[in-house]
Amino acid sequence: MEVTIKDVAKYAGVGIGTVSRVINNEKAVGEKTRKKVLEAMKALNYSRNNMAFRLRKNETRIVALLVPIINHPFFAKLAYYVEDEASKFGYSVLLVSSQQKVGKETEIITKIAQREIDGAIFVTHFMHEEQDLQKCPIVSIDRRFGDNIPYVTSDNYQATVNAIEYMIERGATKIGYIGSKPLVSSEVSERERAYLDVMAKHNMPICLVNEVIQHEEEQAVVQNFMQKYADVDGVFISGYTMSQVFYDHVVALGKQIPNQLQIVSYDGMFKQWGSNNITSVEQPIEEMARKVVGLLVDKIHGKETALRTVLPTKFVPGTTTK
Amino acid sequence: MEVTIKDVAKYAGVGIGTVSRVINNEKAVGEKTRKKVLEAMKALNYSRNNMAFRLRKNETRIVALLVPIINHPFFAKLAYYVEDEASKFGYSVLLVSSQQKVGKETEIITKIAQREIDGAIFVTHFMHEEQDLQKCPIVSIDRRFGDNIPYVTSDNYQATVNAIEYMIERGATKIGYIGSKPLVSSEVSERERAYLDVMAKHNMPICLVNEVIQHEEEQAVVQNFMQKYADVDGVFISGYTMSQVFYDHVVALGKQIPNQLQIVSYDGMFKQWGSNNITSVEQPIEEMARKVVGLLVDKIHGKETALRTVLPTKFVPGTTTK
DNA sequence: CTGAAAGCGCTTACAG
DNA sequence: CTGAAAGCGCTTACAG
Repeated sequence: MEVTIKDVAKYAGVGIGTVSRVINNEKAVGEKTRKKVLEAMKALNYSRNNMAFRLRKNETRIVALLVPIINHPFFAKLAYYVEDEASKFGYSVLLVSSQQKVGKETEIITKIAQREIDGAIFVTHFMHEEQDLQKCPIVSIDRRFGDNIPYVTSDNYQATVNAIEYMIERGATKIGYIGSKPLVSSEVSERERAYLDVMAKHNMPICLVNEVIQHEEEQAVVQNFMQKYADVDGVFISGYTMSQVFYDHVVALGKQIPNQLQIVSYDGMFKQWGSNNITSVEQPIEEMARKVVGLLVDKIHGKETALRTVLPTKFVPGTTTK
Repeated sequence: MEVTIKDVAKYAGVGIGTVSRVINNEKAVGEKTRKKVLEAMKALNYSRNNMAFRLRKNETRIVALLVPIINHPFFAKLAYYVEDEASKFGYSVLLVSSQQKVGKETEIITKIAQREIDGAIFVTHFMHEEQDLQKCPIVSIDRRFGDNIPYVTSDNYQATVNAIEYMIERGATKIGYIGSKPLVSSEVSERERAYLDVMAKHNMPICLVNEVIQHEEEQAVVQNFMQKYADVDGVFISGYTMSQVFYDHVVALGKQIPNQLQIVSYDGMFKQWGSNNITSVEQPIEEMARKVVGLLVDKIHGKETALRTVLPTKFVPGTTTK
């Protein structure tokens, strides 16, 4: 039914190896022969069966991208750039939402073992130093899990220090921190460490929420925080969703932003329109995506890569700081 | 290097066909033999090479989902459910953002021809009745393109009629319509038709924007509209992003919602938190996703399917109507 | 420069 | 119930 290399060979009156050579653009083919084959291919409307090709080459040219949830500006943007970069290397990308279930991770490991994909990018994970994980071509963002999984991150610590100092310079005297504690070892924890260090340095009180926050619990967390620390005049928020929820909440509370209360968020700027642009530390999503794809491709091809790559953030003043 | 079916056969002391039979859980295998093979598989840590499997079966078990842009609540949700449903049928999904470029569509057609994927779901498209398109296992949402591409849609016409009548019942006398004209034949056009019909029936003036609106032009469109039709007391908006932009704009203008101005949006409810819940016509995204996957799987397997499937929307009153 | 053959790792009639 | 063999559609040494 489908036209194969054999049909083309017969039509062109040449051997099947020769057809393969012109398909793959090898030089060692006579000009006349090449022409004949090309014509045959066009006449028969041939296109290569990549299943066969890949079996021979033992590469699927597919990688998976595992994100916690796709309906989130950070991950959506990341997915876009990952796909764009991957396609430059000839890879397609399988997008998987983990929805915080560990099952998806093992699914991906299985897919690698079964040669359905060549490797994967884990933006989140529960698993740790499992044997089978460490051997797979896997790379990550922010998460450190084991010495064999290279990852890309942003300068969480310094950026947070700078952001908090920024509020202090503008008069903040009681600064809070709201963030979700990562379930696993993650560079995101550096943000909390930075907060604590700055508070210590300035002898300021600790007003901290840093529990494990599930999706859709944000509202309650924020409410709690503002009840407990009603008089904060500055808040650092780790994460986009939380910052949106927080902003809506304190506005509803009648707080004057930024005069009564300054806000800085890690990951804030995703709205193109609107007036409430939260001052934020912007991660270089595009660069992170491209870098992480590069790492993965290197790893798939057995090259050595750096374990940790740090990319610089950008501080973007908005309307929530003085 | 990798352990193959041959290694397992040798280890278990059986033929390779027998190993294949136990892998595929065929009954015609002796209990003892099965056990031996199972043990060998475990001992060698065997997993099947699906590239070979698929070449044999001539199916990739991969489908593509083409969306205009992934960073949008509607498409993100859709992607999630499509993936979920597809995995039930044993399919993985390749997510592709078209970013409004026709190139991505031809890329997908090529991938089908090259047997990289078995089929695709187009949520948008530019191409029309091209030969090669019509023959491929492709299904769609909202878009009609040709008699061989089944699609799923929601009851755009009736839902819009109901939504507008809803505002009229609540006192609206001058109602506007804002929507982006689809570039191709789409069920979305039914919304405009419904608007015009209702206006005609009630002898009300037409206040319409229905041009082709590019991404990030929303702000300008909204501004224009409100300048031209400053005194509307009701607006029907087609699309989530536009409704958000519109809402922010009229609030900034000082309009009292809903007393001075009522708003209903097609696709509105994606914010879990926050106070400005726009009254909206909610599409059954999950059902649409599952249905469209079902159609695709049927089409891949050569079954006949309905050309058009209409799923019911839900009207969700929010704070923007009386 | 070119063809015939082996082989990638599977499945599946075909015999027995 | 089970093994040996053919074949899925390619690529790639190996000869010539």
